[in-house]
Amino acid sequence: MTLLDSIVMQGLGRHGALTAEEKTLLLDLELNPRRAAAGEVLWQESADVDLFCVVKEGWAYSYRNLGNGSMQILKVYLPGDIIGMRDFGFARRLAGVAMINDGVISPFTHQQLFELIGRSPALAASIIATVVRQQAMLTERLVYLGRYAAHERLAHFLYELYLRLKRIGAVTDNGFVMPLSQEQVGDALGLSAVHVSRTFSMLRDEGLVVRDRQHVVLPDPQALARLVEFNDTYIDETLSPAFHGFH
Amino acid sequence: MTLLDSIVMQGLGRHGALTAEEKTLLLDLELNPRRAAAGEVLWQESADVDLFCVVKEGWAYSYRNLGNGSMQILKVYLPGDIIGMRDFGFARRLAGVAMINDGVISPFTHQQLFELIGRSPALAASIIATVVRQQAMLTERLVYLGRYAAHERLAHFLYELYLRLKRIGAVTDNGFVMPLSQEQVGDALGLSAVHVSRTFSMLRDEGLVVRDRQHVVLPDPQALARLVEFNDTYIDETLSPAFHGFH
DNA sequence: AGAGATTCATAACGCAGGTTATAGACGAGA
DNA sequence: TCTCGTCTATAACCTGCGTTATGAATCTCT
Repeated sequence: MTLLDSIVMQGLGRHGALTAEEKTLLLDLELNPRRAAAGEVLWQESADVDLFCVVKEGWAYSYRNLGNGSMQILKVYLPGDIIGMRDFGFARRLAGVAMINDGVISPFTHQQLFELIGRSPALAASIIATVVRQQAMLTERLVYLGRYAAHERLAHFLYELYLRLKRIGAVTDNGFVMPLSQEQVGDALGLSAVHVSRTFSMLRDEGLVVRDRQHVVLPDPQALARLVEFNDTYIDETLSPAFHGFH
Repeated sequence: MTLLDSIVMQGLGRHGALTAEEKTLLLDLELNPRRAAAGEVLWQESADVDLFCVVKEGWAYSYRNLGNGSMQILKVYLPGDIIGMRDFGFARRLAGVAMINDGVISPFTHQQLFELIGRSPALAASIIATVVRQQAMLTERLVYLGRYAAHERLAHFLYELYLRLKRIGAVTDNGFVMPLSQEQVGDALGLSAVHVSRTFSMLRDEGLVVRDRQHVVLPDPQALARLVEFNDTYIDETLSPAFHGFH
């Protein structure tokens, strides 16, 4: 079992120990890895829902192309994340998904997910919890889009990435690689690329974010966390006691 | 079985016929109805997660109070909706919930939900689909907050309410009761109350929305739908074929 | 190594929407 | 019926962010 396998298992299995069968069901999700190039569209909006994907390497994002020509990025996926759960239960994709940089993904079928649900109530509950957690991240983003200024949105975005990357060991010395262009960051935060640039400069001048191309360093993560009053419930969530003993 | 019971069943049972046991499990969710007054807080942010609620009468909303003193309303709940699924899997509430007007709610426990999942894989899948559908509505809101102007946000908001209310038979002659104040609408759309008022006036001048206090009429719903390019996939969703025969 | 394409920084300008203020309309309670 | 509080409309003013533009830095391809 690789490190990344264990990340997926950590995600779905953190609500209790997994049985051997459950582990097998989870490993089956990662049987067919393949490379995916930067910019590759994994699926378009409105495409048929056939597959989900585990991200094993690289970053991806889900997005909506809007009638007015702009794009809204909904979520950034990091290694260990499952892409496509958003569409579970729908016949058609509600959002497109594209790779940000080169990576490796492992597709699995709707059918596999159903089997997993049927065979293990514990995993079914975990999947619900996973979907709910993603919803919580979306909610957090929504709150920031609705009620916070540009510098707070950007600070929050960077700090969330920082925490998620730290969880998977992709942060060293408070620094990490951030392969998104400023245009893409703008599409995630509901800002223009120009204003993202301005805002990066502002955060730099305040000593909160040092950035050199794709390399980002947060010299004082705590200061950033204070700025955005970061609510990390949804990342390191305290699981409901009701989950314990539910197997 | 009342009309409203059937609305809840419609929501959770629409992916196939329900067995007698499944119907019982669903009806059990509505055994303990009680009145709730306008403004009553059903639970606060960060409270322990103990209960979920079926809304039987009245409107409610979930919200986050922010550090900068403002509020973001996340979702408006109408009769037949289940409140609290957002928090499933968490030990603490991620958002508060309050009643908008007087109504009747029916609380049920975490435990009941777990039982339901354990007893019926079909209902478990339906619950996942329900959560996902709510996520889709949240996503739609997010897109509008990120990338659309005030009049488009408001038009979208009203049209979404119109569709949801029509589904439960609460629309007559293209009109419905909308118990939210303009301040609350602003909190939902990330706008100031003043600008909501301005925007209502604008939509009125264009003949798209007629409003008198709490009564809203959309003289030409189709025109409004065109304005917002309404994507109704998530309301009258085409269900994934994979659901059929999954019991 | 050179050419073209991206990406980024910064400036100048305009506008959508926030803020504050004021007054009228309506609703609840005595 | 009067009063007080809440809700709404509209105006005046201000600012944060979008837009457009320009040049520099960096990547890609050959």
